[in-house]
Amino acid sequence: MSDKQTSAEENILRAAEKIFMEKGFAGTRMQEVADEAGINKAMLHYYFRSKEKLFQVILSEAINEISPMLMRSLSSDKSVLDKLEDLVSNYTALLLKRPHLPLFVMHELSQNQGKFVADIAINSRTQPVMLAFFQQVTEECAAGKLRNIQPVHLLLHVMSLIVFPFIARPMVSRVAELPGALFDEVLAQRTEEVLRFLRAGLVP
Amino acid sequence: MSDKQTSAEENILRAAEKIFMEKGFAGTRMQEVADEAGINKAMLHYYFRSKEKLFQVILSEAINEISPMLMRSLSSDKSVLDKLEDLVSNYTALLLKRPHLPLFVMHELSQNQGKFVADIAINSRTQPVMLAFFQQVTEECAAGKLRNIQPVHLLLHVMSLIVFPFIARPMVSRVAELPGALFDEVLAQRTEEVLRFLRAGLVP
DNA sequence: ATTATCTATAGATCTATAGATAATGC
DNA sequence: ATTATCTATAGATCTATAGATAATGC
Repeated sequence: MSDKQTSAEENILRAAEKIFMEKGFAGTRMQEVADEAGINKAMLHYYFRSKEKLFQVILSEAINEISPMLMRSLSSDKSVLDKLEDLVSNYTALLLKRPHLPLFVMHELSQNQGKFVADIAINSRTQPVMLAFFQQVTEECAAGKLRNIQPVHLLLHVMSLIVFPFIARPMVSRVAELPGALFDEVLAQRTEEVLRFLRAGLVP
Repeated sequence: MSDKQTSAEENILRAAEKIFMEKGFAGTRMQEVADEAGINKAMLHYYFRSKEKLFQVILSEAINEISPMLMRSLSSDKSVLDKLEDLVSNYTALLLKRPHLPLFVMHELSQNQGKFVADIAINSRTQPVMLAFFQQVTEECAAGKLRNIQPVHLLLHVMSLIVFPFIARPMVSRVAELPGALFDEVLAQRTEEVLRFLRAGLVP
């Protein structure tokens, strides 16, 4: 039984993840999640009580796929450049596997300002890790190991270079009239290209 | 009469723009648009026939705020670096005024793959302008005026650096626990910071 | 005894339209 | 005569639950 149990619950979660990621909260129908999971619609409410509760689980999972890796990369004992290289290669690898992740999270965070997010555990270590990293950037700049740059903007630069192309995929296919498959090859080159560009811009 | 007429239609468009941008297509209720416009719900259908048709007008407007500026910047007769500087300062200025634009367009493009977009005029000049720009990048690299870089990735770099921070605003406020107003100051510095970083990475 | 599943439906929305009425232009 | 506006409601969804039934564990 416990096998079927977890399997049913897990089925629902994976189905919900797929549909919510494709259509967002408002665009998702419980019937569609049920169909995707191959179960009855009533079972969704049996296991997760409501659409909002089910969604919150999915959104939390998504955020937990993103946030810890950022913390891990920034809190190692490497140099700034090495930390950023970790960040770029880890994130790009993640996004190649889960391309819908960033657009989903950002859209839903922007829609439901704190509605669902209130209960999502914000890791309390976030802020100290960030501040320590900013401090390290300032120090390495002063020591002449990096070109002068404001720490916040450096982090924004790196995250932008990694994440944006995945968010922009549908728009690029449209504006540049580039077939999706061709753009996927470009995405696969991002790690290398971003790292090269970062080094060019940061190493004095 | 013609004054009231255009004013009613324009009222609806501005209301629809606001609500659609905040909530997306699926999250928008016609009642809410009507309330925002200060008119009767039935009037929406009188003027725009259906929710989908109204949405399509708004999405087209949004795309037309984005695409032409890209084309204009890239098809001037300046150097690559000067073109990119135009791009960065023009786009950042636009996004400071209209911060919801990119997330709205990208989310809806990704949701409704070609559903609404089919009829949106894709400027046929897009592809030649792009190709010409890519050509110019290759030439300037060969001439030693730019560090070696693949044209597609250069354009992705620049667009990423400009657009992403605006898309990420809600997430940054959350993850970094940074008040929105404080992040707006950071956004206002982007033009300058991005330009500096670009020059460092591109000028040999 | 408890947990899982299904059928049926309540109750709430939401888009869209029909049809009446008022305002405007010729 | 045409255009604009309002009231009322049809018809379609959608979330959620009540209540019956089957499966499982003790």
